[in-house]
This record gives sequence, structure tokens and C-alpha cells, in this order.
Amino acid sequence: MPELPEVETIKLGLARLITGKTISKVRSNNPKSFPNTDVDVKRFLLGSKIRVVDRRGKALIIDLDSGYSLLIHLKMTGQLVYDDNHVHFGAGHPTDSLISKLPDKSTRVVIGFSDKSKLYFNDQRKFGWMRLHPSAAIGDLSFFKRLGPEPLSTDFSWQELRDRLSLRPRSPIKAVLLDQGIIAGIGNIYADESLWGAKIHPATPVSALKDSDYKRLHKSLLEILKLSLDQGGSTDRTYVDAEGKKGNYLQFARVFRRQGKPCPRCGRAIIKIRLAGRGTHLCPNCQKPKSTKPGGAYN
DNA sequence: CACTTGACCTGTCCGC
DNA sequence: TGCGGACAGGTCAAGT
Repeated sequence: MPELPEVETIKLGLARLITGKTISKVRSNNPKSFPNTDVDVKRFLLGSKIRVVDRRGKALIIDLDSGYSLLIHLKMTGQLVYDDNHVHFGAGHPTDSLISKLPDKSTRVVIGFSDKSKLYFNDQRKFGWMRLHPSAAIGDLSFFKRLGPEPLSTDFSWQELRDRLSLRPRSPIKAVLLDQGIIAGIGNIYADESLWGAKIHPATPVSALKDSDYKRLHKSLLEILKLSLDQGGSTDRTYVDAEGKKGNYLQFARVFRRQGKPCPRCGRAIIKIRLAGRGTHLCPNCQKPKSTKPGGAYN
């Protein structure tokens, strides 16, 4: 759900809304959502000022002037919504919002600022987390240490895509795209969408891909991530940005959650299969399985 | 060692 | 209408 474009959208919103603000209060109703001790919170969170809001993979990094950072992972149903107490969630909140009041019953953590505005961490399924960590040592955390390169960084070439994916030659391409240690930030939606764009069957073993496949996949992946970012991400069920608004990408989706509907390229019905433990959407005509044997039935 | 599956949770949807 | 069960899908631990 929150994948790279969604988390990046939240990052951009928060950077605009909370940079420079001072944290004056914090309340958590769930130790799993925010496991830091009271001591850590008092010393390194309360009274500190937001310096920078950043993102790495699907995680948010809020850098504080106390030398600590607030690390946040939204997993599947996490939301991070800012409320200035006057505009967004009072009477006449925006119609493209999924949220009508704050806090709601999924609210796990509330961070209050000295100007009385608040940041709400909601998470229906409680998979997400928020924790404090020394800023200089974030790279030592196993989650960040093993992350692959950022696909939207300017030097992410098709050759780098090829070289990274080739670290898992025997796995189906979709499973490797979802591996955050290979490339950071891709989740189920953009894996399916980018493979459709590149006309590659999700079950194709990486070792069967040729340079021409990697070039198409690289182009497709970047186009789709950028389009989604332009559209404020994808709202499937629960995703909202930092102001509670839904994303619009899913109306551009070619295959994701479109099983039974015609492929925009050839008209054949999109199918849904199960692969790497995930629902997987594809066009059975445009994305034919690739035979690993020379002279096979396909290509 | 490489890869796959299950657990973590709760809300929603579908069939009976 | 109520109820059980499948499903949603990011990450890590456990299993094959």
C-alpha cells in the first residue's frame, strides 16, 4: 500500500507542513506502535525541533535537532496525517479526504507541536511502527543497512537495474522486484504495473531476461513511479497523504485490481494469479511466460 | 545457502 | 441477518 510514491508524497507534504516546528507533546496508546521508553522520548523528542523530513525506501526519516531521528514505517495501513486544528478536519473538510475526524479509532500515536497543531499516526492493522534512533547511526539498523538503491535517484540506470536483479537469478522477477534489499521502494502495485509496461510475465526467472527486457523494465518502472508521484500515489483502501487526501494513481492503473477487465493494450481480459505469496495481475496475451529453453513455445 | 511460507493484525467482502 | 473464512500485502522469522 504505501510504496515509494505514497511515502514520497507524505514526505513532501510533511516537509512543507512540519519543518521547523517544535514537539511539545507525545501520546501513544500502543507500545508496539512506538516502543521507545519514556526516558528516550523525554530526552530526545520533547522540546526538539524538526530539521528535515526525508525518505529511504518505504520508510520516513524525521530528523530532529536533538541528534535523534523519528523513523516511521507505515507497512500496509499506516497513515501520517497533520492537522492544524482549524482547516483540514473541521466542518467542510476536503471531499477527497478519507478522514472525517482525528483522532479516530485507528490512531496509535499523536505528536503535538508548540503551535497546537498535531501529527497523527493511524494504523488499522498495527503493523507499522515509529521509533527514535540516533541520527548518525540510522545506517547501522538492519532495515536500512540492507536496502537496495533508490530507483528514482538520477544515476539509477538500466544496467544497475540489471545488475541488482541478477543477484537473484533463479527467482521469479516479481519476487525480486519486491525484495527491498535488491531495489528499495517497490511494492505489489508498482511491481505488477511495471511488468505489464515491460511486457514481462511476473513468473519469469531473472536469468531468462535479456538486456532488451531490462531496458523496457527500467523505462516502465520509472515512468510508472513518476506518474504515480504526480498523482499523489495510489489509494486502494486506506492510503492518504499528510493532509488526509487520497491519491489518484489507481485510475491510471493498467492491471492492478483490474482482473476481468480488458487489457488497455490488446483488449484481452486481465487475470489475477498468486505469485510469491501475493495477488498478481497480468495480461495473459501481452505477458507470455518466457520459455527458458531455446526454441520454446514462446518468443 | 537460496528461496518460500507463515505470523503479525483488523476490516471488508463473499457465500451459505 | 449472521457467521465463518478468505483476503488484503510489508517485513521479518521460521521452515524447506
